[in-house]
Amino acid sequence: MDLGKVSRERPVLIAGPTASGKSALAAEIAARDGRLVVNADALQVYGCWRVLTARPSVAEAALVPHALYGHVGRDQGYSVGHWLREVAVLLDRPVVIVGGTGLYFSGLTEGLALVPEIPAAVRVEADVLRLGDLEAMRAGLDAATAARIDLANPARVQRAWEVLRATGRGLAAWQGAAAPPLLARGDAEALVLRPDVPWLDARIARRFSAMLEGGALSEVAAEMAFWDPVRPSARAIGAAELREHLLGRMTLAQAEQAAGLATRQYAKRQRTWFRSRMKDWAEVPLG
RNA sequence: GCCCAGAUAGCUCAGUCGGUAGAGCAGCGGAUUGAAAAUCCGCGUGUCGCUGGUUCGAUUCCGGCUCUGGGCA
Repeated sequence: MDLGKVSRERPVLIAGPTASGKSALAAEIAARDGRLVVNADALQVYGCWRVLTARPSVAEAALVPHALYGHVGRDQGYSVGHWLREVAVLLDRPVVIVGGTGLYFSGLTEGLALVPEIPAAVRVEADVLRLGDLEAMRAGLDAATAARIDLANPARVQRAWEVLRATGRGLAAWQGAAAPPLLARGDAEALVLRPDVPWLDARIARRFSAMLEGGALSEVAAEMAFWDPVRPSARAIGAAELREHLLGRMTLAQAEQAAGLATRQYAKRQRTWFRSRMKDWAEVPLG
């Protein structure tokens, strides 16, 4: 794309699907303007995955400064809230924020309700209840929240339940109190990468092969001793699949196929988000 | 060569006691306010292998053929 049109002053936001080449684009803009590259990807924050999440390499990170990559432990939780708090202190310098997590971008430019962090004990209690009696969990919600969330979605129901349980106030009430965005959409140069689907699918396949050549298997092997499927860090696409292979339950070809499928499905969800939630972002067609 | 079992949606299969058919997966569309690379919702016409016969009517019953498994020689 033509970088000449991209602002040299305003913060730059680059949202793009997985494997679209957005990191390289961000690094290029950062190098041009002396910006800091800030990660907006939910999985690239985890230290245990570099190859598997296609995090910028050590060499790439040496060329331009990068922030919020690989700084979170495998056993730690992380979420939009953590991310926004970390981004907030970086906005006093020139940045290019790049990633594929739509929720993080909308939290940044549209604001997020200031709900206090949920205590670990409440999360544990909620996990048990969700698996045991989701109906009771639904019934326990306040009316305003029940009317607002997707009651068929266990993840949403649990979140709403946790908020009410931990704060005594319904999620809808929290969300009703508007929190100002950290960075208003109008104050940033916002770009969405919109690659041609077959082009992206081919890149996804190629990239997974490259990951294998780049040591993805040993990265997963090194995590086997710490593996816990319920942790957010365990959701990196390819981790569970390669683990199955290392355990002898899948051939490498099957694991590769499964990971490729999961990645394509993920890219599709990103497309839907970008299409519907980033209508006022500048589209950058690729492929 | 003979015998048996299959042949139905992109894939794996179910089903129709004869009235032209439906699940899972894939795919497509959508949602998305702290686990989001997550989670959830919606969308199913396809020469029912080909060809004769019986029948008002065949994907379904009968015959032949083709292909694929398995068995016997």
